[in-house]
Amino acid sequence: MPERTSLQSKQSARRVTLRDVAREAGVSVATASRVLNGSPSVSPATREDVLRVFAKLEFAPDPLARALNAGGTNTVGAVIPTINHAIFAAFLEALEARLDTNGYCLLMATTGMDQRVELERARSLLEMGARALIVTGLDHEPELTAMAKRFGAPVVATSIYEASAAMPTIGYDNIELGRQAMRHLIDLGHRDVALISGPTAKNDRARFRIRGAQSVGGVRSLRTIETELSVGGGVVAAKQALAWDRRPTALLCVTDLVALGAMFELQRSGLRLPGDMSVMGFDHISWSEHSHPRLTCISLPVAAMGEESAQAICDFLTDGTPIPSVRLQGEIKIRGSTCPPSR
Amino acid sequence: MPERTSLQSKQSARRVTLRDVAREAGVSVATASRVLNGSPSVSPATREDVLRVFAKLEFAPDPLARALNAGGTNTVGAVIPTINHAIFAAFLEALEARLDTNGYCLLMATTGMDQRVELERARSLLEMGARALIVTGLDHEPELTAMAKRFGAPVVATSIYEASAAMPTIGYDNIELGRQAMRHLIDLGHRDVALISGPTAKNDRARFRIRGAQSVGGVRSLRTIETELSVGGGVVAAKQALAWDRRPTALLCVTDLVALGAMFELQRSGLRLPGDMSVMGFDHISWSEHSHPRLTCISLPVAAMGEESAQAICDFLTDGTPIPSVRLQGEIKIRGSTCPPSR
DNA sequence: ATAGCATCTGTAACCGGTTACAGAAAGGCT
DNA sequence: AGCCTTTCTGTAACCGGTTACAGATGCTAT
Repeated sequence: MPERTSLQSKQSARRVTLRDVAREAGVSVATASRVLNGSPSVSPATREDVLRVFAKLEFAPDPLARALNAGGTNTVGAVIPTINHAIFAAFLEALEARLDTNGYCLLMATTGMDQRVELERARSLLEMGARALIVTGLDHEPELTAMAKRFGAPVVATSIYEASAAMPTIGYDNIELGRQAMRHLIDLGHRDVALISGPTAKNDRARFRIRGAQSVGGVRSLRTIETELSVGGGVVAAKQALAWDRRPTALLCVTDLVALGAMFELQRSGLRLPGDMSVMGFDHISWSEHSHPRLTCISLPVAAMGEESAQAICDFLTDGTPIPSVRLQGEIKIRGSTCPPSR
Repeated sequence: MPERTSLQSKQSARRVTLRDVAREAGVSVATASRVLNGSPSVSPATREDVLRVFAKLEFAPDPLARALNAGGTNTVGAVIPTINHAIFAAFLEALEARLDTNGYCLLMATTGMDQRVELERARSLLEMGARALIVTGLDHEPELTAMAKRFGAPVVATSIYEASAAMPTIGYDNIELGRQAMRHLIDLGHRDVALISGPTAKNDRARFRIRGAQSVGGVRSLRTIETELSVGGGVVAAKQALAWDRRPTALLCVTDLVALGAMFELQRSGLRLPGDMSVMGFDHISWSEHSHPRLTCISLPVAAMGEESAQAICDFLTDGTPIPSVRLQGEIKIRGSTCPPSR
């Protein structure tokens, strides 16, 4: 139980306004405003005076008033399932960085994978002044787009690419990547594979990856396990797969986190990797190239996705440049966690 | 290289304002505003009319104008080193969730561990209207607090507890926790320990943990390695430690991520864990209880930290309740990655 | 009928800046 | 000296809402 120590703070007396500064400096608010904005049509002398008063009064302009005039804030909202997952974190990090270089700030909210929640959080962000919305995937409450439109905010779907979607999508082709992953395992000679994914009900990306994997021929058995989207989920799934009668020779995990958990559990069960079991991941999060064995996975260009999304939105917001759908290329990273099945 | 498909969107015609609604409904803006805010002093009939027009015109009130009147936004800013690290992500997730239940939104920015950047990002957030600022640790550019004060925003330091600090701190006692970790290793019989941390120059938390560890007696050799704050950093550090002449029998990693990398590398080198080398972490991120072996670590209450911070700030913002410093308790989780050193 | 009161609605000021426009002051020209 | 520029500054409207206050209306009480 927390110990507490009270300290500091008193309600700030009313803030210093531009009027105060103007009065003190003996000029009009207009002039003060001009100095504030570095307008050239102010004589050096008065500028000096006003600047002095700015400093003296510790004037800080009200962002809201400025934004009201400017006709909008410089914030962009992102509503993502969870930040507590390396892949979203990496995406957000890149997104935020690029927004910043364009002078925008990131407002973020998490949904915990619940679409009702997503809608509410999106509303909050819009009401807070977000000028654009970034969401994940294309599965959303139908009202979402209408609501955003009312606020005049474009919506961009990420982690997915679908040219025919109603909104711009910036992401990758999950079906194709799922197929590519599966093909790698088949090519190695695996015939019995377990496909492990997080919850698919509200997650079109996962479904697409699974569909892609299922579309590959040459398999004897391909069973799917749905588990929690976490390392712990991987542990559970691996246990499950090991208990099956016809034990698979490879685990295709639709998320690296899950793959990590699976590898841990397999090793704990005494299996040697990849000899006794191949494991494959999806995402390429930071540790997957360092794991033991190093994880073979489909690498998703999440940083690029963050940058592209941010840039497209900023361009739209400044120029009106239409937001394009962008298809980013994933890439298979073949490393040490997959090998041909042992006889 | 990305393929592009243009699509959708045109600059939204000027937004519908309350004046438009009022005109259309044949009432004054005041009345329209009253309806918007559910004021009781509007006759049911007119309310009906106005609501109808709201719907018809798809009116969405301008958040800025409302906030301007209200005298502030409902956003809180967090400036953190990186989101791309499970521990900060977990913190932010809890923070954001609690802010939301209080009706606030989270504005976030990352600093990449650079204090100049931190200052700039903090400024952006304040200029964007953040009503409070959350930072990590107590190492900051000196101007930071003055700047926040000008904007009338309180600053809270997290991940650290120091009752005597100039600003409220909500976190844990890193020195004590460092000591506790080291003591565990000493108690097990380790005498030669490598202390692995991320960059310490701008990171008081890391320095405190190290200082705490160093304060424990009974060691023969305790050398420190400074590496990158990532799984890869752990890999590098482990290699380094293995190459030392008097090889340590335990690795005390000041971050779980680094511990994970170290474990991977040790296993890759053929060591058996924990028999050949004990590894200890710090943070307790999601996989550490599932790793193989399960990681012994100091568990930091980051979710609680996020909640406490959010709540304290919201209370301050609504009531003026002073923000207290809160000391949260860490906890040692003894698991399978540590054992007595082999003879 | 009329004062008195409750109920509803409109006018206008206000939040804290920005900016079009007009006016004042100073300098250059014939 | 008189007129035109140029340079600087102030007035006031405006962004899009909120709200104090006053006015209008209708009803009750006398």
